[in-house]
Amino acid sequence: MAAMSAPTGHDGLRARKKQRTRSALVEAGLDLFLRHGYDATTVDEIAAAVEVSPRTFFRYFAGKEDIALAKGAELDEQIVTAFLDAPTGEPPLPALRRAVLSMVRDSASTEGVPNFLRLQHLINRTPSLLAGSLRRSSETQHRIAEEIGRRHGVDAARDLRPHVLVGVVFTGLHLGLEAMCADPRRDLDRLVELVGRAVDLASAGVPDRWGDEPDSW
Amino acid sequence: MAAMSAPTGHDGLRARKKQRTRSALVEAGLDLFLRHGYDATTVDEIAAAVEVSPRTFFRYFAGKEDIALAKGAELDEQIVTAFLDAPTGEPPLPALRRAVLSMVRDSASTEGVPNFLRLQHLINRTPSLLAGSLRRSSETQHRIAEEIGRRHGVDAARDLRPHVLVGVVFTGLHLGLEAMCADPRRDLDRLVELVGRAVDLASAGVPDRWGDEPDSW
DNA sequence: CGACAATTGTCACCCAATGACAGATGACAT
DNA sequence: ATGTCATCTGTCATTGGGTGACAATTGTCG
Repeated sequence: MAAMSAPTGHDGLRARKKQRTRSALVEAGLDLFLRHGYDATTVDEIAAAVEVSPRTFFRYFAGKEDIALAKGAELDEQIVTAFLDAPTGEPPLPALRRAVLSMVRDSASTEGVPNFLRLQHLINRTPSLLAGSLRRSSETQHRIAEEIGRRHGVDAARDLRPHVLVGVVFTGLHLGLEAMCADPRRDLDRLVELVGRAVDLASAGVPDRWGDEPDSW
Repeated sequence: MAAMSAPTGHDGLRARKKQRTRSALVEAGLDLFLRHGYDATTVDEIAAAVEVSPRTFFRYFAGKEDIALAKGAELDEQIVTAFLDAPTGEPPLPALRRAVLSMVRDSASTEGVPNFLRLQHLINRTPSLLAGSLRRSSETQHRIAEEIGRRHGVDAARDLRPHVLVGVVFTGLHLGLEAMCADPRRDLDRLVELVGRAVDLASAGVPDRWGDEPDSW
């Protein structure tokens, strides 16, 4: 049943339309969330704003939450790919640190620092969104920890150290972003400085290299 | 209309009945969750198992989630109170470390290590529960960080260090519990050892004492 | 007992989410 | 261009979580 792969060349009007609808839903959703609050916004309203049936909304997103967390999911992907791009020989802490900071720099500058922080703040002050965001982050942390284990010859299923490394770095990331939401300055330099400092504080105990002995348990 | 405060002496049949219903709901709920899964269990089923109307369920708990997270909330309270009991002069890291480990020891021994881990595992493998659990934990972390700031003369609203300290310790706690869920041994010593080691790894970079200069930002 | 407050059940309702089915629409070969 | 086919979309019905309102019960206390 050879699927629909390899279209003749043009991506097709269909695919473009889908993309437009998808981003229109995100745009409309975030706008409503930011103006009226997450809980006060219904799926019907979002769908209506894009002139689409509510049922269609759920064909694009698994739930209302996904609208608010879509950007965050992209950010996590950026961290992962940036980390994967690092030379395999580089020690994990500096590699992950760079990946995190380059993600912050990138997305905050393309999107605009104020918008970046507005969304961040919406998530932090909305319990259900904060919950979802933390859970997604924990998944990303797992993926990265496993990759670190793979690269440095430790079994992430049996050794805590990769998980600890990733955990403390992300703790720094979260705290840095949270702090930035309360900071008077809203420029990129400040953002990077704050997140960088938080990451450094949190990861100060991570050794440059792990000994050859697994932290057996 | 002076409220219902100060009953004549006996706690009243009413209060006892409420407590019984409350714990019956938790018991029945957890039992169903563990046997059929969280999502597969409906509020109606839990209510029916206790012979109570579904509406009444929501008078005891804000949502289905609260049943699964009720124990976790108690554990967080235990950590907080244990930390508050520590001498105010003690440096924050060892104090928090002791508080965390004593909570783990206490509740796992009164409840039984297997039960303790079963619930832990249910939460970790159920996305919505993991999300809620992480969020609740983040609130607890905030509270403790503020208390640390209060005790050691740093403004937790302006200084990252108390938050970092609490964050890395809780990262260790979470990772230790997660690791324990996968460990073949199910005894208390192993549990304490694992969590203790994870906390130590994660908090290795926290200094014994903070300098007098605030980590100004 | 009698009055009062707290607890409970019933009912009606909103919203998020999902399955089923029919109609619209872009894709592609001829 | 046209008809076929896959995909996308809207409508409808339904389930489950969660809430407000009101009346009926039931513990509490004088």
